Amino acid sequence: MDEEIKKIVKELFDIDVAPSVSIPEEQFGDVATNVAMQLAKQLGQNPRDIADQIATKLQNAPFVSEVSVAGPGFINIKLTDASLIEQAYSAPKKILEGKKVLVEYSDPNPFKPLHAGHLYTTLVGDVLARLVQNAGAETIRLNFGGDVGMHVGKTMWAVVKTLGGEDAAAVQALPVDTLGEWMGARYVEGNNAYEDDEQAQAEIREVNKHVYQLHNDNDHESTFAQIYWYLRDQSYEFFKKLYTELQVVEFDRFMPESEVANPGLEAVKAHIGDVFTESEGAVIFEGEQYGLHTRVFINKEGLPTYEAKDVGLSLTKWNDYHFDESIIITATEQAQYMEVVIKAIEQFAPEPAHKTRHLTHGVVKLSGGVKMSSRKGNILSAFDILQAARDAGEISGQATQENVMLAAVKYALVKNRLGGDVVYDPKESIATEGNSGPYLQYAHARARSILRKSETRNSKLETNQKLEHGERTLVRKMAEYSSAVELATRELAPHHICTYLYELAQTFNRFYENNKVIGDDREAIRLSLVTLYTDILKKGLTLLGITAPEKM
RNA sequence: GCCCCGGUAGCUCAGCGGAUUAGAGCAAUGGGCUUCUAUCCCACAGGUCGGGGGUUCGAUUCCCUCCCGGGGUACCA
Repeated sequence: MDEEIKKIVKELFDIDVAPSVSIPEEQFGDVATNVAMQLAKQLGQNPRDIADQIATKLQNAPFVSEVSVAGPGFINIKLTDASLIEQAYSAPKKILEGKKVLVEYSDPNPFKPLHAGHLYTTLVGDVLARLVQNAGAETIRLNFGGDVGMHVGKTMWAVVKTLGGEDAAAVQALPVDTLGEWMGARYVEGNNAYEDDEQAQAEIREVNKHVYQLHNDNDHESTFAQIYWYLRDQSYEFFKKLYTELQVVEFDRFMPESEVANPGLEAVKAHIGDVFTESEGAVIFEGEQYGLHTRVFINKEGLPTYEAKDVGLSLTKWNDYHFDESIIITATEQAQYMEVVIKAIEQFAPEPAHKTRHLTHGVVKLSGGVKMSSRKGNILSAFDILQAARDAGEISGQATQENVMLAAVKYALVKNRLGGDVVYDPKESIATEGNSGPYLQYAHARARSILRKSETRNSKLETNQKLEHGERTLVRKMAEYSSAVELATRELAPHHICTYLYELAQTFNRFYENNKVIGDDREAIRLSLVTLYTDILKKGLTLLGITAPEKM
């Protein structure tokens, strides 16, 4: 459509425009454009006159059935049924065909509790990766994680203290299914001690160094190393179990910090003087020159901070994949931090820096305002969210099926625009009424049951088929699928898919209410529409990582 | 202090340069099942789009400023 308008404007006025087109309310037409207003100033003409000229030309376009000019110069276009049908059957454009795209998300830290935020990035990241893959990109899913660093020092310090010494056998004897919580509790102890007790702080710093040393020496033998590797492996097992439970696509690669710490350290050291500077015994990047914060990349102990590790991560990604685009999604609290890191990298490796896109998401809160204290360690965990959804399902009736529970959680977390905080309401998320995952699942199951019951043979709709009003409304909505997916992909904004699918399901449910399928004169035609609808709904849900059940 | 993100109906959120009624859902009120799954649908109600300026033919949308909430601001991640 916009191509056609562009062509006409070029012919009429010899101007290149990117016309903004939108989908108006159905009563006005199928497509609307305000291109006449865009041009009015440039041409020094009345927008209404410009609109009339364009409208006249547009009238002759093959896919247009009616054109009208409204208000100050809006052009409302009604499309032919044939073009709507064709559009409804068309797949989204492969806008990333031939591109190699890295998507980094989830990023849980071994030795630390898995909080609700990890669940959020895991699910949103999974959808983002599905979107870029669906758009034709060679997609590589990466998972970064801190298996070295201060938090590990804190946990390991408390572990040794709790065990009353370096006792590998004692750690291995701990019950495996509660080991995650056990480590979480140790992290909290270590963290509190670090803040309150200078003696402990010094000890923790030593433990931290010890952990780095262990990696450099490739030490798997010492008792300390045995404890470390056991807990690290168990952490990763635990994460993998969660991913399986969540039914997210498998990661292509885990990139623990220990792997990228040294490359990062070396890169930073190699650029002391031209990019980084030494200050108070540390190595910093003076972000202030660029209106950003100044940050420490190597601390005075000579250890890489998270900054240097992120440098190492970026360079490793670049060297190993030579990507066209690298997407990273983390919490908003890292937004300005990441800007500094990328700016620093840009100074000596501009290409990967320019091709990196950092997305951020807000905090997940449980509605009802449960008080959380990170100090006590009663943070909202990933499992709390899942359990809250299950519990809410129990209340409203039969035991919640796992795939409905997942649909509820995934949809609730993805339906909001990225950036703001999410208030998770378990009851609302699991309800089959309202804008929820289960509503869409039910909408799918309901439509599928029509197809099961009909004995008429079902075929693709002919484009020359004349549509009745209710049918046309449904087709018109189905025709929007591709542009919704393209928009979500281009903007890396998965919530657009949710908004669209919900509108689609509502449109269908209205159609279902007013139009009989089985036994109607138009059964064959309507069956084709229902088939197309269930296909689109299922494809959309699949992009969200949500199952489309046959029955509910 | 400076910087980033947010503030749209009672609640949770879409919309982020356009008109004709600023849209949904939940909650509230009133309807619709002998009929393809009523886990659904319909109706009605609910808004100085945080305040104030500005740009524009036109601002919830762009710019400035202030207020409120969250986050960041050198050796945590």
